[in-house]
Amino acid sequence: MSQHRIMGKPATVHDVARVSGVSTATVSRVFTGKTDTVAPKTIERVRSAANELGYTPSEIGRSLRLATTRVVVMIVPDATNNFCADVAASVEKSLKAVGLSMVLANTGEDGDQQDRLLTDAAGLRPHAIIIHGAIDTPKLREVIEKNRNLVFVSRPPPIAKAPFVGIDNEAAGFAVGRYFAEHGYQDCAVIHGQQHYSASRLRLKGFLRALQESGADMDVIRKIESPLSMEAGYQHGLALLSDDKPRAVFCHNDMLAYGVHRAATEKGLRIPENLAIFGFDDNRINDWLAPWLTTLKVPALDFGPAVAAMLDPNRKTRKPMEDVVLPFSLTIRESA
Amino acid sequence: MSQHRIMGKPATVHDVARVSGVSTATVSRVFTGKTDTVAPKTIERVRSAANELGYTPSEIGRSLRLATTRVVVMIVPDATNNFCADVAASVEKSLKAVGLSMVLANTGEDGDQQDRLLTDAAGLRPHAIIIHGAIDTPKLREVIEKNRNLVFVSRPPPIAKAPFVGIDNEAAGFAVGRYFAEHGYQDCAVIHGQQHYSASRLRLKGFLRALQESGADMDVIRKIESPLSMEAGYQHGLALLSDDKPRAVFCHNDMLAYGVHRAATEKGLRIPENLAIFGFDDNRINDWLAPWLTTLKVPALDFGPAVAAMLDPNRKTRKPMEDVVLPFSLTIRESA
DNA sequence: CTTTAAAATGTAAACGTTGACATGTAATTT
DNA sequence: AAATTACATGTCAACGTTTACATTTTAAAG
Repeated sequence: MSQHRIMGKPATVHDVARVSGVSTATVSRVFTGKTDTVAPKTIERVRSAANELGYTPSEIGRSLRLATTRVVVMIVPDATNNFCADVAASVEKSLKAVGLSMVLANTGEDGDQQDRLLTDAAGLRPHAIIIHGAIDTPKLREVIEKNRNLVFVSRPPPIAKAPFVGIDNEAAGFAVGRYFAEHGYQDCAVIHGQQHYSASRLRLKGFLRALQESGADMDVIRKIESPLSMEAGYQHGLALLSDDKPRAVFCHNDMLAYGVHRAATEKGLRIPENLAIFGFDDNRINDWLAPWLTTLKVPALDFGPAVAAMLDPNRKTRKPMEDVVLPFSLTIRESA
Repeated sequence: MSQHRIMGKPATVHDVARVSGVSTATVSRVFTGKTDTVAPKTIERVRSAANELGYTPSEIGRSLRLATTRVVVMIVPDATNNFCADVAASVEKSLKAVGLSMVLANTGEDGDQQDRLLTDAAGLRPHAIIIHGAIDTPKLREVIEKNRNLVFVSRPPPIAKAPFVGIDNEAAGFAVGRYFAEHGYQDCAVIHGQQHYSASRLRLKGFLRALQESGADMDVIRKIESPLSMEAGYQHGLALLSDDKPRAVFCHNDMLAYGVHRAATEKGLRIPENLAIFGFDDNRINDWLAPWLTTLKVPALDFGPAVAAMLDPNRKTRKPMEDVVLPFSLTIRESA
């Protein structure tokens, strides 16, 4: 691998053709693996010329010619959230395994930002768009209508025309509700995400239904709509523990639960004796840093394979992608 | 925005030209903002035609023509690590602000994987490659030589020919060492990353130098090379606390510290009375979940602006990028 | 009403790649 | 030895954009 072009423009298929004394078509054949129609010695010559020139085929030229990209855009609410990060990492790994690159972008839970990202994404002509935690906007619905390769993760699509990968949020909410009922958490509160997030809506719905169906006299003394952050959990936790004094709180993600926990410990409450905190997601870090957190485990690392299977460019079938509903479970941690 | 082409190929500049009755050049002018040479009414016609067709300029065609991409590849060791996630999110946000998209890829701290990613990245003809936590391999050095737009984050480049954004690792290690000396942590241990990571090498070097220069009879009773994970911290922690029983441990990142902490609490030790644990990075989550952790704070969220300033496509100057050394600080947490 | 300058728009080539098709060469059959 | 086949390679157009340059239209000046 010599220094032919230390810093000039990258070598092209033409350069390689010239150096190896063949045509560009042959070079292309070598690099696209159509090696059954090219002589072994020619392959060798092309390979070594390419090596010498430091040639790597341009995805740009390739994409233009083939009218397809190997890029997938993943839109996430907040990649610094542990759960999001795990899902994104899992997806990236699985996509790479089928030859796709992932461009990642954060919406910060902002609908306008999401819409802007959707527009930008279109410019890249991506192989697909994965949207984790979609926010229901007109633009989103428009994109669903127009786009064949759009996958929803975690939060189901507002209209059932695009595939979904995630858990059954309503059933999950129901499971938490049943747990509350079984443990006699009569007076309870719930801190949930904004109701235009489908997942939050469904979790709340399932939760309330479970309480109702339990027969017991369960009372949700406070339903709080909140950003899904530690800071918000802390603030709402402080208010909640001063005013309503619930026996248990259902937080719609673990970050909220961390915040409530801090508020609770500052108030001198013991978990779970005085206050049961129920989270959602079960971030991997919980085993290490939150041994007090009972939560609903979502298998973050299983998202990648499911998504990649849908988007695999080598997929033979032409039929539309089908939803993947992953299993959830309860992680009960009662130690202090 | 009507439904002209519900799901066909995306509209092109030619389609827009045809519908609006102008030439492709004019359409291009409108979309590249060269609006001073095109009549207002024409702009309007083009805009509405584009709207009607749902036209978004193709970055592919654009990139091919201009021989530049608006894509930046960011290679990280592990995006599920809190610190990495924060840095990546910060970088993504800042890049987007200057019109760049970020493709993210994980090496999993694997040199071969890193090298593969570097090759793949080249195919995308990215505007730049950002490498967080580089591993010193021959391929890496080759890429440094050939590539003008390569930025090192957190871990400095093995040869000083590429710009770096991060803290002064040796000074940081020194600061920790001095803290140990001041607190009389005579018998101490250090769990560090592999020595072919420049940052780990420098942190260790600074740390040892501080101990030596302190004059006190500081004794590093154990130096452990380890993966930078919670699991590894736990395992090494258990071994360390059984065998060597140090008064203090310096962990080269917070994840290690979490693991050691768990080992320590399982052994019934009190932090920091019986064992002082010193971390590195100061993940944002510490304030909420690790109030016991004294650590060296690296300003993760300041990385993005620094990197983006280097890579801004609108940057006027042609001169090479200069290193950005960010300030660090100690975060002392002594509560239990 | 010309002439000239300024403004608006059009023409066409190039960017790097691939694949259908054409051409050339060597091996096999008649 | 001619005809046929199989294999190896080459030619060239197309993908969607942008821009230098050419051309047309409009406005200003004479």
